[in-house]
Amino acid sequence: MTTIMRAQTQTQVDDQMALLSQYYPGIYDQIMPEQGEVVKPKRRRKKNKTDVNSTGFRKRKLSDEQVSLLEQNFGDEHKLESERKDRIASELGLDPRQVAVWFQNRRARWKSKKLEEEYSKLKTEHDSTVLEKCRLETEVLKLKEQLSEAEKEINRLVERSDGISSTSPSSSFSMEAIEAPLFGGFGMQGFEDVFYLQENNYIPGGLDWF
DNA sequence: TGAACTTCACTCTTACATCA
DNA sequence: GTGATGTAAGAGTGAAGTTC
Repeated sequence: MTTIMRAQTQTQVDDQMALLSQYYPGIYDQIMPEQGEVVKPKRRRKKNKTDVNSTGFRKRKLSDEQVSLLEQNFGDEHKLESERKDRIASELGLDPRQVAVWFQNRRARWKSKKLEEEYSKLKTEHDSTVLEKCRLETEVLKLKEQLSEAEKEINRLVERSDGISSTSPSSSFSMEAIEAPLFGGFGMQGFEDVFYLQENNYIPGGLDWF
């Protein structure tokens, strides 16, 4: 720990001891048993059911009205300047320290809630993307099947054509001649007579891209 | 450079709700 | 009714940043 840190810590300890004496006289007495005797406070406070605040009541929840006004102020601005803190504190009859703590906790809760919302949003987006991926993969499989069927049909037609005109000059017709345009770029030039296409090019059951 | 102050993350404690 | 458990809220602590 640096010298600064030590100094700051000591300052904080002093402030905290002042507050402690105000809010938790019992504990304060335990750690400051005698005048002049310096007893460092323990790292963690230990509270018990006898903890009381300066008004004699056990420290507890802020009233609905207090919370409502604090919420209202938090809605206006999440940061809390000194002047504003003091004003709110006096309006609500609270210690400025309480107002500061409330804002601090409120900011933490707000941040936590925001993170939760962001996570939820991202999860929804992720889920729908995964769903879309599945849909597209299914579509690809379907299209592959259709392509395979189309290839088989082409082979059948080519074989039939070979059988009919085995002696004609056009017997040199082969799959090599059609594979390039068909599989290279889904070209269908010269096959208008092989496939019957409806006016709108729609083929029931798929092959929409034809 | 150091003191004073603020903010933040982490933690503890307490009150309260729910359930077996 | 009661003890166990979970949760929200108030508050303490230390580190780091900012301002003067």
